[in-house]
Amino acid sequence: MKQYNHSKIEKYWQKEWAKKKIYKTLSSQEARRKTLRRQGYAGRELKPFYVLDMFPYPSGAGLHVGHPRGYIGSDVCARMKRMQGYNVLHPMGYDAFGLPAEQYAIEHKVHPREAVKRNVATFEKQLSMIGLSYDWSRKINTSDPDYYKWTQWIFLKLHNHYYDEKLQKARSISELIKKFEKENKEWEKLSPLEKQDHLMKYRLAYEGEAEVNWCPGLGTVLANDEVKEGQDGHLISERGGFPVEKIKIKQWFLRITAYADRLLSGLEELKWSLHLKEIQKNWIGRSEGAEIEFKLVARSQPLGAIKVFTTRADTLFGATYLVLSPEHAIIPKLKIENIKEVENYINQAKHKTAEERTRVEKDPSTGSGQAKTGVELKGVKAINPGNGEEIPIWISDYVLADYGTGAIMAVPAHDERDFAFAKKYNLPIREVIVNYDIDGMGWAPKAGKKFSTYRGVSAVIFNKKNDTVLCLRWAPQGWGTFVTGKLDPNENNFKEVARREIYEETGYKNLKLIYEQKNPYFTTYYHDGKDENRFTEMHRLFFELMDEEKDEISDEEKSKHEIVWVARKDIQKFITASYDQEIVEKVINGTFMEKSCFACHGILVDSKQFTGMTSEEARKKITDFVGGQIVTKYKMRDAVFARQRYWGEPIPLWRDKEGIIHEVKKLPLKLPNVKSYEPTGKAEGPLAGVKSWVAKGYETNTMPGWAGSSWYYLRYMDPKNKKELAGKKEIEYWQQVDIYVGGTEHATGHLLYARFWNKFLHDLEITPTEEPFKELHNQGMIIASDGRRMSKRWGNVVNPDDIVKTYGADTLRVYEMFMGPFTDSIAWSTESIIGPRRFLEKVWRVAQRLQINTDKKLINTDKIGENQSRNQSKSVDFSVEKLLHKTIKKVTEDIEAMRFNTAISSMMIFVNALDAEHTRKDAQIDIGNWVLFLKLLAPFAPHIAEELYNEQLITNNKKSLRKSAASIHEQEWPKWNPKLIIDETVKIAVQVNGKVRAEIEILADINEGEVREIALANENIKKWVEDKEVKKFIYVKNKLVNIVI
RNA sequence: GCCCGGGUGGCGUAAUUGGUAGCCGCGAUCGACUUAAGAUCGAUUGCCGUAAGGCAUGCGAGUUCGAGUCUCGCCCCGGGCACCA
Repeated sequence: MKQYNHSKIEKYWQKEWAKKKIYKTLSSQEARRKTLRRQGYAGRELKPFYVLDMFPYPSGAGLHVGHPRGYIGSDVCARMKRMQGYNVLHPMGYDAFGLPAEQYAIEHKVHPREAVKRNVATFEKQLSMIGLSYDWSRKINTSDPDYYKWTQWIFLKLHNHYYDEKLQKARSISELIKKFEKENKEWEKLSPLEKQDHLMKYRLAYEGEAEVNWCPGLGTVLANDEVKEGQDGHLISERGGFPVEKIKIKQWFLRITAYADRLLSGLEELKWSLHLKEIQKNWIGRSEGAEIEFKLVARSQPLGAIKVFTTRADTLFGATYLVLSPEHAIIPKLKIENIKEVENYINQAKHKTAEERTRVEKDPSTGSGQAKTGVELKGVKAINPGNGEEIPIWISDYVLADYGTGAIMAVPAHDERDFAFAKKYNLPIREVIVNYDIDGMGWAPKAGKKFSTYRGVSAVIFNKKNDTVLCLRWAPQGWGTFVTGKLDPNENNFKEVARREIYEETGYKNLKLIYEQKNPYFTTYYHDGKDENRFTEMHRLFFELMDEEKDEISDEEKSKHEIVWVARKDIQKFITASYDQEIVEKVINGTFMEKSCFACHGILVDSKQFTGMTSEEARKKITDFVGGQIVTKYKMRDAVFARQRYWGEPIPLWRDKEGIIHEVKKLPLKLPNVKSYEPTGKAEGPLAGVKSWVAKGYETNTMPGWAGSSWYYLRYMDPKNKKELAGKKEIEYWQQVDIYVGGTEHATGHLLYARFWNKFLHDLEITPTEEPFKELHNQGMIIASDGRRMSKRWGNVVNPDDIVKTYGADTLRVYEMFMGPFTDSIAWSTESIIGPRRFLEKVWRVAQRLQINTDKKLINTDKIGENQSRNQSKSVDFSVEKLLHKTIKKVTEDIEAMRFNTAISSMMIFVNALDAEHTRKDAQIDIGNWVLFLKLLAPFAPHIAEELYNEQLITNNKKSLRKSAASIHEQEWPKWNPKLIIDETVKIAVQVNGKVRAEIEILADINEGEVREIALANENIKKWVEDKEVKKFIYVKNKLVNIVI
C-alpha cells in the first residue's frame, strides 16, 4: 500500500498546474471564442465569475497561520465555480504604496522599492506552498508606474469634475464654467486666481485646509494610527512617545460627501454582512432636519441672525435658549458684555484635547447625565421665530463647530443633553410634546376642563387566517378603537382583564396571547363624549384568534358598538384618533416599546396654531412657517487625500508662478528617486527636499495609501492595458466583483473609498455598475492559542510553512476551513489539526483499498461525470450512493453560502461510512461515484484529490478516462440526483406530552391516521398513555408525533 | 451611554429556522495489534442515577402540544460609534 506523502505530491502538482496553466483566466474575447471541449459543456459559452481577495500590503512581517484563511476560503469558491463551468477571475497583487512598505524601508535602510520587492518575494514564497489557484499572469502592483498612471488619471478626472446636485451625478467642470459665464456677470470680472478659488468649492478633488498630527520631536507628520493618547490625555507619537500637536496645513481633499446619499442607499442592494453595513451606515451618519434662522437683538435692537440645525423642528416652541460652539464665527462680531469671561472659555476650549472635550462626566447634582460647561453671551438675545420670545444665547463645547451649522436650539424638555445643561444653569424647560394613545379618542387636552385618571387594557387581536385585526366601532360618534377595558384600581392581572373584556365585548373565547407590552402607556387627551381631559395608563396586549368559536354578547353591549374585522393595511384609516403612522405600524407588528423619559413622538401642546398636530406633521409645517429649510446632514467628512510622505503616488498637478494650478499632461508623473526618503523636519513630505521637483511646481505631498486600492479590482480585468485603466469590453464582461473576501478592518476606509470611486467612474460611464463588490465576506481572525493576537511581540506566531511541512498544504487548508464558521474568530490549535490530517489519510486509505478491489466487482463506469443515476450492479450498496448524493447537495450548497466547516463535516461523514463499509464487507463504491467524491474534495484539498484522481485513471487504464484526465480541477462539478436524496423510510420520535418516549420507523409520507395507529400500538407509548384519553394528536410530517393526554 | 453581534459538553463547533439538542472534529477512558512506545482499528464519552428515569443550550419569567430557536427583563463576552442636535 502506498503511503500518503504530502510533500511529494504537493510539490509535484503545483509544478504541473503552473506548467499547464490550468488557472488561467480567459479574456472576454477568448471566452467568447472558446467553447469548452470539456465533457458536459461542449458548445457553451463560459460565464464570467469574479472572486477577489483583498490584496495585501507587503509589510515584511511574514505570514502567520491566520493570514491565508481568507485566501483559502475564496480559493475554495473559485475552484468550485471553475468546475461549474465559469470563466473565473481570481487574481492576486500588491498594495505596495503606503506606510507599511515605507516603514520597513526606513527600519532596514533600504529603498522602499527594494523593500517592496523583497517582501513580495517572501509573501509569494509562503503563499505558493498553499496551492491557491490564482492566475498570476494578472498580478498588479500599485507602485508600478504603469499602474499608478491610472490612479493619477482618475485623480485628474476627480479634479476636473464637480457634483451636480440636481442630476445627482458628476459632471465636467467645464459645464460649470459655462454656466457661470452665462448666469453670473461677476464671473468675467474675476481674476484667474479668484476663478480658481471659486471652482475649488466645486471640484471633487479640491484643495483645503486640514489638521495633521505634527510631531516636532520626530520632525514629521504622523498618520492617525501612528499617534496614541498619553497618560495625561494628550497625544503622543506611537514611536518614541514625543508630544504631537494638531496643526493646519493646505492639503488635497476628495469630496466624498457629495456621494454620501448614494453610498448610503447603495448599501441596500449589497450582499454584505449586516454588521458591516451597519458600520458604514453609522459612519455616513445621515440625518434629515431643518435649518432655522434665529434673529439676534441687543437691547431690543436687531443685529443679524444665527442659523441652527435641528432634526426636531416640531419642538421649536420648546426652544428656550440657543447654544453656539465656541468656534462659531459670529462671536467676534457681537458686542458681548462679559467678553472677558467668554474669551476665557473659548481659550480653554481651544486648548482642550478632543478627548477632554468629549469626556463624559457624571453630573454631581443629579448623579447621572453629563455635566456640560458653558457661558452665557450677555447683552445679546435671540428671538424664537415660533413664538417671538427673547431667549438667551450660550456657548458650550458640547456643540461641535463642524457639524450642522455649529449652533443649536436647545429644547431641554425633549433632549437629554439640553435637559442636563438647563438643569445645571437653571434655564427654563418647556414641554411641548405629549404622548397620546392611538386608540384613545385622541385629541389634545383642552384648557379649563377637569382631569380624570383612567387605567385600562387595550387588546389588539389578530386573525392570521385573513390578516385582519379586531376593531370596534362605537355608537353614536362612530369612533374606531381596538378592544379596551377599564381596570379596577388595584387590579393588575392584565391578561385576565383583557380576556374578560374581549369576551364581554365580542364573545370570542379562544385566544392566544402573543405579546404583552411590558410598560404601560401613558397618554393625555381630551375625551369628547365625557367632556373632560383624561390622563390614562394603558396596558397593551396582543392576541391571536385561534378559532371562530364565540358566545352571543349582551344586547346592551351590542347597542354600544359593532364588531369589525379590519384588514391590517387599513387599520390606520379605521382607528379614530390623530396618530403617528410609525407607531401604529409598530403596534400592529408588535414591536412597540417605549423607553425614553421624554416624549419623542406625540402631539404638540403649547405651540400656538400647531397645537394638536403630530410631531411628524408639525415638523414640516413649523419649518415652513418660520421660513426654514429642509436639509440633510452627514457625519461623514470629506477625505484628506494627501500624506506628507515619500512612498506614494505623486499628485499630477503643478503650480505656476502666479499660483495657477495645471494638470500634468503626460502621465504617469513618476515618483523621483531620492537619496533620503526619511522625514525632513518640516511639515512637508520628503519630496520638498528634491530641488528639481519643487522647481517644477509639483506637489510635495503624495497620495494616501488607499488611493491605489480604490480601483485595483478594475485593473485585474485587463492588467496590461496601455491605453485605458481597463478595456471597455473587459469591464463590460466582468461587470463587478461577485465575491470579495477580506477583513472587517477596512469597513470605513478602503471599502467606502472604493465604493465612492466606483460610483464616480460609473458617472463617467467607465464602470457599468454602481457598486464594485456585490457580495462581501469577512473572514474571522485566527488568534493564538493563548487568546491573544498572533504577533512577534508575544512570541505566539504559528508559521504556515512549518504546518505545510509537517502536515501538508491540504491539511492546513482543510483545517482552516473546518475549525469553525468562516466569519468567526477562532483560536488556533495545533493539537486539533490532526483531525483533518486523519481525514485525508482515511481518504487515501480508502482509495488504496478501492484499487485492490476494483477489478473484482466495482467497475461499472466508463465515463466520469455521467454516472449519476442509480447503479444497476447489485454489489453496490445503495445506501452509500444515497449518502454520496446527499453529500454532493450539502457540499455544493455549503460552499455557495461560505459554510465550509459543515461542508467538510459532511464529507467526513461520507468517508467514515465508506471506511466502515470497507473494513466490514469489502469496498462498496464504484469508481464513478468515488470520482464524484474526489471532485467534492478537490476545492478543499486540491493536491490529494488530483493525485488520487490521476492514480485512479492510470490504474484502471481506461482510455476514455485518461483522455479527459487533464486535471480534476478542470472536470465538471458533480450534480446530485434529487431522487437519491429522498429516504423511503424515516425514523420519527414519539412524544407524550412533549417528552420523547419512543422512536418508530415509518414509511415516508404516510398519512396521519396510519402514523397514529403505529404510534399508539408501540409498547413504550402504551405504557405512558395507559388508558388515558388522547386530548390532542400532533403529527409533523416525517419528523415527530406528540400525544397530549 | 447608544447601536450591532454573541453566550450550547473538558475544548472547536452542529442543529433542515418552532419539531428527537450535542452531528463532525479534538481531548479523555477502555480494549485489540505491538517486546514497548507511537501510529492504526474498535467501543464509550453532556450531567445525576445500577437501572427505570430525571436534569440540561448564561440567569429569571412568558407564549406554545412542543423553545437552543419567538417575546420580555437581567447578567456576562466581542465589535462599532461615541457630545452628530
